[in-house]
Amino acid sequence: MGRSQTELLQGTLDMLILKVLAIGEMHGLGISRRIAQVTRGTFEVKPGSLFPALHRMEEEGWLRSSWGESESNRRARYYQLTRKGRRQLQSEAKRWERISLAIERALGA
Amino acid sequence: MGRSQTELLQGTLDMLILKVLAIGEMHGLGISRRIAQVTRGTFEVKPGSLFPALHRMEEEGWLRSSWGESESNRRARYYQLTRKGRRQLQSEAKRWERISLAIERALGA
DNA sequence: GCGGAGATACAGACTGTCTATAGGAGATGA
DNA sequence: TCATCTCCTATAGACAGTCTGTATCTCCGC
Repeated sequence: MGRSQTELLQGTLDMLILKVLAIGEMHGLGISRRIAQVTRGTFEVKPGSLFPALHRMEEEGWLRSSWGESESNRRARYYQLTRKGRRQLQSEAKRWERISLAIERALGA
Repeated sequence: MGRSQTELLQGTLDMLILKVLAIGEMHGLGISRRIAQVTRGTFEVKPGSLFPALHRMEEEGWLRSSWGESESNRRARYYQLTRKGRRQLQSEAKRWERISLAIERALGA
């Protein structure tokens, strides 16, 4: 029946993207690969999740983007963190700490 | 503008409910209070989130319920973990560990 | 020049949480 | 006994964000 299985917890995708871009600008599929790499394959972000997120985040003013050329000489859109995006990353990381601590407490009790 | 702010990460509500019920059977509002207590107020599960979740979980066969009387002599529906629910809790806790580890790794990098 | 792989993009479905509201039933005080 | 408060369960509808699936374009190797 193909029920869509949400593996990624709601809200964490943005945080992962922001974190990856904090290192430096990167194009869409590059971001996706990097996320898979740092999470050792736990999160494999599909294009249909990634691009809507990137556009939303650009609208929010957390990202800026421009056309460039990929490592393999293909036209690619590069995304770059804004100052606002950096602040957002800070705040999302704090939120994650708070939530994850609360759940650990609940599970440990 | 009253945008609905999802504080609870998708999928974690079930886990918290299962964990609370692993201690012993409990009625709806009791579960809600207990969650607020063990997470020190981080998660305040409102009725409109709680009851749909309980019904869904009962349909899945993770819970069993029956009418009883609350501590204050009011009619209350008591929810109880089934064996299937206990297995589900195990599996959700494992999933949480995996995911939270992956995110910690990503944030730490 | 043709097919495959790299890369971006959009439409539609689905899941689960949130807000808001309703209503019964016991306790309490006048 | 009546009003009212609190406890407890319940449903409807809105909404956000992720997933599946598909389309499009471009570069590269053969």
